[in-house]
Amino acid sequence: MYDNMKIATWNVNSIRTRLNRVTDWLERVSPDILCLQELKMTDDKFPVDQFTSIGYRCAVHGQKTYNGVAILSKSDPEDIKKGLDDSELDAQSRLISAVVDDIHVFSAYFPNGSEVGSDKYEYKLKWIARLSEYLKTHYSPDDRIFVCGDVNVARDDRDVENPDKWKDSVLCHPTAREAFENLLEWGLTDVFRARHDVGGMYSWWDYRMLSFPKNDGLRIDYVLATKSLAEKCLRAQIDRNERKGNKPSDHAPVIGEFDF
DNA sequence: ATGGTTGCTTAGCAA
Repeated sequence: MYDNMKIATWNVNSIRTRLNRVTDWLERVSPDILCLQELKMTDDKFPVDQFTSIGYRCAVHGQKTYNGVAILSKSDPEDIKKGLDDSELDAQSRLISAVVDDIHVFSAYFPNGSEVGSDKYEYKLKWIARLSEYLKTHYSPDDRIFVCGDVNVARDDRDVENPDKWKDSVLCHPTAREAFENLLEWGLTDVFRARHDVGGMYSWWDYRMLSFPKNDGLRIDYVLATKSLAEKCLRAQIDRNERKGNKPSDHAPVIGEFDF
């Protein structure tokens, strides 16, 4: 189906504000699939036409003001599923999946968790466990699966410029890291880390306190893949340049390239 | 320790 396949993930922090930046990036980088998070927009307002006009189909699970995820793809997205489909009441649009060229693709926006010890943090830990359970129930690690998105967890200190400053935060706390590692242990590979041993490469910098100029960043956005896909990864990168310039998102896109 | 910035929505929350 592909000679060379490129999949990316990007928390855009409002697709309304970032639309031109995203379409410019799509035309320049030309990924086969782009997973988006934090649309902050309902489905009916999503700019489908602007993406179809440059060759991308859209699967959208939006929400007003908060959250919202989408999958853009050159091929038709089939069997679109939204949410975690468990018994939990869930008004938050944080997960969408589609089958694209016979590969299961997920765009996920993990809860941030606000502060350790808060209700939001408990929701975060529970949400990660629910996603693990969802995958176990409906899929096998032998399936061809990509889980892409803003995980809101930095796996280890290589993923944090200032570990001491962040060690007790919701992005680095041991309980959040443990929940994420449990998810990975089911059978997902962090393809960026599989290609880069050293730290110092980040996907998010706070808007505040000159974090980007000081490179006070964290790697919290991931392309995850089951083994059959991960072993075909040619390269993985973070497009740090997209954090620069006029009105950037606070996140940079993460890209994986695969030889199928 | 607090405040710093952005986006959505319209003063305050979430990140």
